[in-house]
Amino acid sequence: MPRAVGARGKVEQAAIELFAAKGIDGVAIAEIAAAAGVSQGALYRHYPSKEELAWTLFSAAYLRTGAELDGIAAEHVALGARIDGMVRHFCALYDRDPALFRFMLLAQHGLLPRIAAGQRTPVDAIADVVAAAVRQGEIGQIDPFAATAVIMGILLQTAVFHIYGRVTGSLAARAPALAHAATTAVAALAAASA
Amino acid sequence: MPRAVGARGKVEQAAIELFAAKGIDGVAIAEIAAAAGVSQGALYRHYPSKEELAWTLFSAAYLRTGAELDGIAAEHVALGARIDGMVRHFCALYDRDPALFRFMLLAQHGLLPRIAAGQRTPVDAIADVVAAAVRQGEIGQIDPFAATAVIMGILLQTAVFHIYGRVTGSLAARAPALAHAATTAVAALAAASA
Amino acid sequence: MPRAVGARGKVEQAAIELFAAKGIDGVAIAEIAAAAGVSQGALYRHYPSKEELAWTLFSAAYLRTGAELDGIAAEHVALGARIDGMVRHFCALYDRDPALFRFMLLAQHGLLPRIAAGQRTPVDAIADVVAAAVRQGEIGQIDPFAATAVIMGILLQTAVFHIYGRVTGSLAARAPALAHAATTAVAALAAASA
Amino acid sequence: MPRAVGARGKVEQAAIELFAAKGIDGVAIAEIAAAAGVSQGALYRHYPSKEELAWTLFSAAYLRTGAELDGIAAEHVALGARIDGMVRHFCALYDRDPALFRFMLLAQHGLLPRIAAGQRTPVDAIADVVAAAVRQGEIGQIDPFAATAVIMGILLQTAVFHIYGRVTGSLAARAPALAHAATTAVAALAAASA
DNA sequence: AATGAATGAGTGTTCATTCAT
DNA sequence: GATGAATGAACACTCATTCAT
Repeated sequence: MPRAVGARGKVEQAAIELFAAKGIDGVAIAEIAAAAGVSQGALYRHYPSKEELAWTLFSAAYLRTGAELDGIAAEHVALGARIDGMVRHFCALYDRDPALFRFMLLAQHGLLPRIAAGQRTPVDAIADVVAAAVRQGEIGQIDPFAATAVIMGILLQTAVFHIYGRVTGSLAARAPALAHAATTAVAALAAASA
Repeated sequence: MPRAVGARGKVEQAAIELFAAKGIDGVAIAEIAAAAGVSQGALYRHYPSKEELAWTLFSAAYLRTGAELDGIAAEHVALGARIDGMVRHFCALYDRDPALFRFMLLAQHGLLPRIAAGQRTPVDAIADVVAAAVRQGEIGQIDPFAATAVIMGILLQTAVFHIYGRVTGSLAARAPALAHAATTAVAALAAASA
Repeated sequence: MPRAVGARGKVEQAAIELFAAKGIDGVAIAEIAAAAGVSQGALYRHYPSKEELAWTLFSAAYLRTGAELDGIAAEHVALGARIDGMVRHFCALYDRDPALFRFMLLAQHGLLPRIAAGQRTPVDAIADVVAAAVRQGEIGQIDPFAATAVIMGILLQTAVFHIYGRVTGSLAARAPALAHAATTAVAALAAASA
Repeated sequence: MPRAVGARGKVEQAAIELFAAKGIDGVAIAEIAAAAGVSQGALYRHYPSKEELAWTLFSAAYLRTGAELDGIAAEHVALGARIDGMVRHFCALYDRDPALFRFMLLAQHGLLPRIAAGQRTPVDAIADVVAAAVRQGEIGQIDPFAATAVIMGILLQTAVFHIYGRVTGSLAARAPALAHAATTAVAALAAASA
């Protein structure tokens, strides 16, 4: 058998796709190694365990997304523009790599608790945007996390429906409408919560 | 309906709680049997396999919820009232049995594909309510599933945030505001999608 | 394959013989299971791990031997008689079950540190006999453990030589001479240590 | 990467210490390489396998000890003097390098059978001294190996007790008493075996 | 000649499922 | 019928050894 080289990169893509398709527990290390074209042993040079492999992939993607959302928020001032930018980013992320997106959706249930307090997550990025809008008087008093749940829920559930074929086509095409719906919903939530 | 009496009931409750806490793959049959106070062998008298146990619990809860939402829709006429009723029902469901709710959230990723086409799911109940509203001219033309994603996303992500402690208190208290946000968001989505 | 019954007993003898022949690390669980005629899985119903299996077997044999030596010491009064009884017991033990003896010799290096302080080991039984003799004035002042090393060394090394074929025949036949040598050596050590 | 120099010596010391602490099977080649500051690959330039490394270290130390004991025996004539010299040598060896001593104690169980017949081992050196004494009429007729077991047992078990902390201080300080005990024990064994 | 990534056979362990009692 | 011991096919992981660089 020819000797494989550069296991690390090949493993990541294979692992994310398999995890997304079958869940972390549903994928055997042997499958990942086979899909990546490396030996099982080689995998362990780069990741100390399957659990750690999943965690590394999840936290990297999750925190990177958080940082990207922070960057997008910094480019705009108004709440509507900020939400619009973030929604577009999410949709583009989904369109570009649906497997990664699905992996994050699946993996969060087991791995979110391992995210250390103080890390910049997507939730924090969105919540901070809402909090800023409240401070600026753009919307009424509201718990930023309650509003974040609304924004993320609209986005994530649309992505879930796309995965199951309930909605089709690129999410990017839906981004403007989703952003508008999210912004409106947050304002409505703030009004109704008062 | 939930007859929490006898071996079968004890197994169901134990299984749902363990599945919700650790995922289906993360729970051993031995654990369920021990938690339910029955032998492993006895478990197989009622369910032919672990997969089938999980499937039975999931589909029963999922389809029952669909039927309940259908019933709520039938009690109201206006879109706003129907959404309000359904949101209240969801919130009450979560407050009453968070483990069951979390189990459904977790299990859907693996089990939703097994739901036969034509079954009345929560998704269908909500989508039909939206479709009726479109037919009645209450809101503009819109893909009912896209709207359903918005409604369910707002609800489910709020529940997820409650699970992780990002929002606290009973969801029932938040139901009116969530219903208002969902109704508004659907209208906004319809307007923006036109 | 016919279903095996009563794994526990069959496993013990097989494990001790294999451990004695190849060392604990040198024996695979599969070998033990095969030699015992049970499945690998059955083994784990009785012992939580290979390490624990070895430990259970070792500590049981080691502590039982300690108790037996205590019993023998109680049957005699004079140091010579006590040493004679204990040496005979050791030799009979070796003759009856050389594999168990060899297992104890091998396993002590890794497992002795796990013996909790305060347990009655063979070392303690012998050391107490020496200490009593010192108190009675039968021999001169001496560190009981230093004397115990002499007694045990004479015995154990003879057993080792028997294992390697350097000495042959039953050890029981050598017991009186070994006991005499041990008693004399202890007295000499006490005299020389003064 | 810094290129390792004098690899061989560093590997030997590291290997002996690790083997002594954890047993041959309990030490990974990677550990030895790391402790010695060389690469795993470099290790295989000097030793064809881990087994061979352990064997080389054991046989070298074991046969060297045999030769040293032969030399000591040649310096003396009387049995007592010879035993005294050999015991002192053993004790000094232990005091100087307890890890090497412990390694030999551990490794003998697996490696002694590989020592070719006719090699001069410590056992042979001592047995020859006893045989000469018998020939000279210094002690009664006795199997030289039985006597060697007594001498070595007294020594080795004392060393084992030192390893486990049952006896403390330098063994050299105990050498005269141990030599006296060993000489006396051999004479007693010869008398009792007659 | 030295490095360390890659290999792959083997290990201990788990667990859904079966079945004798 | 109920029990829980037994099964056996995975599985995650280790590690002595090889070899491209």
